[in-house]
Amino acid sequence: MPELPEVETVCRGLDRVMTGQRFTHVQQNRKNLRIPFPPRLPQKLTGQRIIGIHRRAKYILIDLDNDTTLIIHLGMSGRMVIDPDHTNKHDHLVFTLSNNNTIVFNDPRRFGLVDLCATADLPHHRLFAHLGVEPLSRHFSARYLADKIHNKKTDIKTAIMDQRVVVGVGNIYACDSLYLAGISPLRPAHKLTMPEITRLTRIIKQVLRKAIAAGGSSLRDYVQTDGSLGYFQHQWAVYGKAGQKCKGCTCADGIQRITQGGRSTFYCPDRQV
DNA sequence: CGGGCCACCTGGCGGC
DNA sequence: TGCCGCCAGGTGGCCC
Repeated sequence: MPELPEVETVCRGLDRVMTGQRFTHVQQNRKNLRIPFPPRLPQKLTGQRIIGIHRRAKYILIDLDNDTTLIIHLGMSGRMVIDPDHTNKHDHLVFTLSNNNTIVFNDPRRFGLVDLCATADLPHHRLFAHLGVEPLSRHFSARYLADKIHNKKTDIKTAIMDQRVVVGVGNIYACDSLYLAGISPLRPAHKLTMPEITRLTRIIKQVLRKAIAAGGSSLRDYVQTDGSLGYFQHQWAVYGKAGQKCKGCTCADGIQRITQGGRSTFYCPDRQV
């Protein structure tokens, strides 16, 4: 479920409850998610103080005061929930903190993952070494994107979802960004003009920033009433709207749903050329 | 190495 | 009510 804005909002919620606290108890309910849990994870975490929470791509990074970082990826269905009961079927990891909060990592599909890494070694971790630039950083510029895609034969939608190019842009924000930029998702990446690349770069940043702002403003302290951190209602421009007219559209058949690289793409053939 | 495709899982939904 | 097929927002790995 989560793309960059959701993960960013989850991080801000976690920061509120976790930073400065110690793990007083850690309960692990199975041996693996997408990859095995690190050996003796509960023992390694218990007693450690959390000194900060960050995000890189769609990874949550929890820095501990022994120069270790706890890495959490939410996959498709992962959630972090403040839940003293932690009796849900897919509560895989239960953290008890020194402020008596109970934080649960719940993930029905188990596409998420958890790992531990020396903080200084994070850039070389196998999950991070190949990652492209952060879309909200100044490194993600039109010139950078042009350089990355000028010889790419794949379609532009697949290209902007490629985490080696730019991180954090998932299926929903790829669809919406291309719609707002007026660029067809089917266009070969290397055929985009420089003005189009400039427009797309700017719109990706804008779309992600707006979504993060929406998360911040729609949640009190980033917590839902059910205790889940960071998720919020959002309006998409085209995502999931097959058959509906996009805003002010003149086309006959409305928003189309097609498949690209095995994923659903939603777009308006009239507005996106 | 680039690109295409698959696998990893469970749950929710619509249709019959 | 129940069963079935289809769909889901991510990503690493494999094969050509």
